[in-house]
Amino acid sequence: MFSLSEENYLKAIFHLQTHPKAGVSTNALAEEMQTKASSVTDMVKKLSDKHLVIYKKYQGVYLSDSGRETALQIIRKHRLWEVFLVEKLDFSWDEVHEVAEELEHIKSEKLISELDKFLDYPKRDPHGDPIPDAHGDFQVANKTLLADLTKEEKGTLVGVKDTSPEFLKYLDKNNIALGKTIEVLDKEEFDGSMLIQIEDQSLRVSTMVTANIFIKI
Amino acid sequence: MFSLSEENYLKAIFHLQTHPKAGVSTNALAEEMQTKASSVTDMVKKLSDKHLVIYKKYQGVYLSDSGRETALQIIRKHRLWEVFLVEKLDFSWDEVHEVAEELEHIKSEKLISELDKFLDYPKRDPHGDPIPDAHGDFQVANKTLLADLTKEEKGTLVGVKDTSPEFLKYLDKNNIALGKTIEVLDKEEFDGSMLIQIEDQSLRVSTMVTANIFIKI
DNA sequence: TAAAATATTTAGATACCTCTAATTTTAAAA
DNA sequence: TTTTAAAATTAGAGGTATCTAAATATTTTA
Ligand SMILES: [Mn+2]
Ligand SMILES: [Mn+2]
Ligand SMILES: [Mn+2]
Ligand SMILES: [Mn+2]
Repeated sequence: MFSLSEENYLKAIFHLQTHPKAGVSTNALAEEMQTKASSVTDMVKKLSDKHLVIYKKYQGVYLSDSGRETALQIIRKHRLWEVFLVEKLDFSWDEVHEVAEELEHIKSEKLISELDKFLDYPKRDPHGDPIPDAHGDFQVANKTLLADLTKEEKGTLVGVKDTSPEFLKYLDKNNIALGKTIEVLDKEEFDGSMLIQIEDQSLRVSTMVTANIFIKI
Repeated sequence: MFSLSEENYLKAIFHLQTHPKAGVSTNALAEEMQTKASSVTDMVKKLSDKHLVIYKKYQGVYLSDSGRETALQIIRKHRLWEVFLVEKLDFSWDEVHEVAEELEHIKSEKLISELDKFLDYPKRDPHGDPIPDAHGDFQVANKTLLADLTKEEKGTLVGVKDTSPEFLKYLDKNNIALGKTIEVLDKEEFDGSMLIQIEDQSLRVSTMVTANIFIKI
């Protein structure tokens, strides 16, 4: 159907498309795709020819309905494979992203529906992100950044924003994991750092950490 | 490491390389790869530059040691994925080849060693073909074509030569499967067709069938 | 608002993989 | 052994995806 590059671009646009009003900029896409702005312009034109995005020169790019649909199917595959790697093959959550980045491009309807069944229809991936169903539907959880909590507020860790191996290994090292309860013991107004209580340990963390942890209150 | 095309070519050369004395011909490779002879010549030159094959113009192509090693790793991956699809995802043996053709190119040492473990180190794929270990070693089974058996000889079905969905579905339809015992009740000298006893049924089969079934006596 | 800085696009090039058509080499037939 | 047929290679080209450098548009700053 679509090339590996086209699929990766659609996924990147989906992830960058936060505000529905503003299009995704060429530079932002270049940064996300680890490529040059000129390459992005070329690809965006091609995607536009295939009606996967809406694009007007200098105005940024938007996913069309079919582009969004395609992106969600890739994301579905990516996250199902991540679950498989962690649940069945003993990968840790910081090792799965790179491999899933390749597996998500395998073309087989049956493969992904059978994998979904084999995994017992998981709703979230190892990083707490929702897994779209075969129609592309998924629940958007109401979650807050840890950074936005104030003193004495508490909740459950339900996701991470940064999924880089470096960040995830830092969390592992400090026994910070999905599902654990976190309470803000103290918040330093000067630099935003927090003293948090997580299970039976207390720990001081910077905004680099608090801005990348999602909490459900 | 190597491109998808390079990997597929190496695998094809491995499969066509039956006689170690004669090189694989350009036309045979073109047929196997579903491409044109001129494309094959180009690719073979490239593989030769990378020392994956030994190639002299007009003399056919041979795998080098490193080419053979690479081919065996792809074949290992292909067959492990086939086992996964059949054992874990309820694919039938005629549906796995096409998907495995893509999965075999995923680049991750850990993925394949963990998959091997998850499947409990299988020795053969769903078509009876041996699965090379991490070093590329595998046992060559002593097997005979059903076509080469004579009247009253019997043995166990241990493999198929033709792995096309058409042939495999024919076998399914007639309850012919790996592991079953087959006895030659009668062999027609005129066209080579056979009357065979398989479990509790007897069946007449053509040379199209007998030349694609491997028996262990 | 005019100048400067930044963002984006275009022009021109390369690597990869494939094709058709023409040429060359090798093998088979007369 | 010469001629003919088949196999293989080369020449030239196109599509994809990428790059650098140059040109153009937009945004910011003065
Ligand atoms: Mn990807
Ligand atoms: Mn994830
Ligand atoms: Mn393949
Ligand atoms: Mn097989």
